[in-house]
Amino acid sequence: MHNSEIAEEFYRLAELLEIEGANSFRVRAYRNAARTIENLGEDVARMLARGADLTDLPGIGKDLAGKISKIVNTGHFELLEEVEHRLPASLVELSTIPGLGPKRIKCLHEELGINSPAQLAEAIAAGKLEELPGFGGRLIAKITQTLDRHKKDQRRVRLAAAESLGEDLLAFLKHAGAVRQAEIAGSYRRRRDTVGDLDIVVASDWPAEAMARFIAYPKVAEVVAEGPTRATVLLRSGLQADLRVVEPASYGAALLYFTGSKAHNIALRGMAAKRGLKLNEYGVFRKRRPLPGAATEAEIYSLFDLPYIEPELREDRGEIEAARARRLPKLVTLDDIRGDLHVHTEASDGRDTIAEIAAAAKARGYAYVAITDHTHHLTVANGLDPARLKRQLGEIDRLRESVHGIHILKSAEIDILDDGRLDLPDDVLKELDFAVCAIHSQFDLPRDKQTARILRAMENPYFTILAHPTGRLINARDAYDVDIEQILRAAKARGCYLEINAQPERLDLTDIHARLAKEMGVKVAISTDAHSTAGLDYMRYGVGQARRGWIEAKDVLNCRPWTDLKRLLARS
DNA sequence: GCCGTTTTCGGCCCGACTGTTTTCAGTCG
Repeated sequence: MHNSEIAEEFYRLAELLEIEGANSFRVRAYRNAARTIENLGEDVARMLARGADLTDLPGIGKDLAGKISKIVNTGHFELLEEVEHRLPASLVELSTIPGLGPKRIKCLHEELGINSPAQLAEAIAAGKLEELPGFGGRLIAKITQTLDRHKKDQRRVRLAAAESLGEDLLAFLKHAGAVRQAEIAGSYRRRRDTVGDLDIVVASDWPAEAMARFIAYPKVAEVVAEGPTRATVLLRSGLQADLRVVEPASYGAALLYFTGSKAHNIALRGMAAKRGLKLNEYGVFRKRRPLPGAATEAEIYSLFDLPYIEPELREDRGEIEAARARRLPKLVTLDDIRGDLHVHTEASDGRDTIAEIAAAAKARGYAYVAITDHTHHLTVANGLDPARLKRQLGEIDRLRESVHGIHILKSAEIDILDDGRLDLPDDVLKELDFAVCAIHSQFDLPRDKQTARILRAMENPYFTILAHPTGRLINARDAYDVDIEQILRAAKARGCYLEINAQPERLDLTDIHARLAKEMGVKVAISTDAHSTAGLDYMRYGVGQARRGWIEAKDVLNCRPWTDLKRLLARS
């Protein structure tokens, strides 16, 4: 069983225990443990195998360590099974419906025997809910609406989609005279790969006007909640947007609060409490008196003797401890990027010519760009066979004569075949500056076979970078089952690298795997996989994901000048 | 159920909004 599955079971248990009315701190303890497990880079099973002590992990004590090792060893989670014996597991689905928390779910279950969204819909249709205490007409109407909409997708949206929706709304807000400062906080600001809703923080001396402006945004489909300082709307796209208006003096505290993550905030508030202080969205307080010098996020951190912590790090994954020890990473920025190592042209499935790509890369201030068209196994992408690739290499030679100020690198995105061989013979591979290698077929191999396939490919001395290492497409296709840790170990031993693919629907390596790569000393390439000149702009998403993985410029291949890079790409 | 420079017990983040209530519980972030 893998970390995400174990975490999932702990989350389910917490949910069910909460419905049963268990001690809320015990419930929280299970949730904290779930979060710790899903944030681990290394498989917990492997940690146990090498004799690691799980109680060293935050939020995991003797009891939970025992439970986890039993789950790993037996595949069974006894406590969860016991609870699911008492309560139907499907109750967990009800908790995803807004307005239904543990208390009301318990009431539905005990009074009406409702255990699932479908049963809930039936009971509403039969008019049974109105008899229950705490279920008024408006709540029932809201639930009905959600149940109707539930069939429609209300998943988290990809960061790029949230960006176009959010920046438009933000620009609209900033046009109002009453809005002094405004920013999109939340997971958007932390650059998570997906965003559940837009959390917007506004500083204003006239909150009512700022609020009115928000509600008046033309793309608002529905006002879900509205108070004097806080409102929630549903945009026509289906994405939810929350607005919070504060006085300018509270802007830093509000931004900190609404950027989260929740876990980061809780950790900060715990620190505040230990110093006899209180931190909330309005500022830092001793007793009821606001402390001066808490107007910005940086000032608030410094009140706790911490340096500024970048939003991408605020996940309570050790950043507070690192800040305290003055060991925060100096995160890579878009400005550090000196080139793009994965770009397609019209020769395979891209849109533009090599010359156009080179000019666009140069315009972005890059020192180099690699041409990486698909190879012939990927026929759907018009992949290049050795003869066509050789012609392309000749074209690059000619362009190198005429195009100055940027190095055009010879490469290809080479298919890793089903048996782990590469899709080009060695005598062609040796003509390339380096090789980007990737899986585009047989996604559903079992974990050991898929891993062995990639390891075999890496044995080829011309293999340089593993592109989109898990093959996931966010909201469309799951990652293939592969042991990234083992691949990283092999990459370290053989001098290979892994890619952080900047396409908004890919973004793999994920943040957690990127951090694991860094910890294991494997450098990464942040590459756009662009299929047009415009696609080069996806770099910012890749950089965001890298930053979430604690990656610094020194960890990134394409932050190096070409002479350095050349040395790193050469395998002995 | 976890945790500890207020340490082995007694804490555990905190405030806004809704709806149903008639002073507040439940939910949410």
